Amino acid sequence: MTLPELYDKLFAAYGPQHWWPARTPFEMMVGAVLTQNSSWQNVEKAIAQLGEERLCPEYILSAPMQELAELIRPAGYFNVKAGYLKALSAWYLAGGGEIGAFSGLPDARLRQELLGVKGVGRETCDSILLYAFNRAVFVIDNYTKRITKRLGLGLSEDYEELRLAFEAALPRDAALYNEYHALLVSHAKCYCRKIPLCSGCPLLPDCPEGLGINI
DNA sequence: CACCAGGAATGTA
DNA sequence: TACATTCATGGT
Repeated sequence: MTLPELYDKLFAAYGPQHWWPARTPFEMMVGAVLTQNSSWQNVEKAIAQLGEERLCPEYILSAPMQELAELIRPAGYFNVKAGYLKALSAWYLAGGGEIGAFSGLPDARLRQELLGVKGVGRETCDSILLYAFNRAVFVIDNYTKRITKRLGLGLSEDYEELRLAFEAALPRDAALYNEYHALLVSHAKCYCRKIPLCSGCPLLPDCPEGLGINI
């Protein structure tokens, strides 16, 4: 099975995912940090506690560490992530404080800058590039590695190599990458790791034939 | 009770 | 480069 074929099967099974669930690009970036090794359900609580009023780089930078950490407590790792959010906010404000201010930067340059921000690793970086900046960068996460590995597609498990493999196999299209990554996550959430196939999956009663992936 | 969730930084060999 | 440890809440 090719990567375009996998996409077609996922899309036919799960439909459009409407990612990223955020009201603004900055909220998306905050969510990307908060969801690191944490459930999205807990992140939603943290974002709700932050509230629309404080979901801006100005507040996050000016807030006392303890206050900010307390607000994002439900997301877990709140002390570390509070520092990460401050670093990200400082970078964003220094760059102009709005998405458009970065439009002159090539993808590779923007990627380099983001990776230099404390708390922004490869996955968070590429998520932000794709879902906040709308750049055509494919996001690799553990789900993507596990699913492609189980399918026996013969692809690398190295983050960078796998990302390039996806980008080489698909049209350079941010909307496509957006949907594809979201579909992989949805399928991973659907699958129950206790059983070999997707029977009983809360999102899909029976996994599409040929897509019974053991994660 | 254990296990994990839309990871990253830091330290060691 | 390749692992190990730390960070921490809440659902199952």
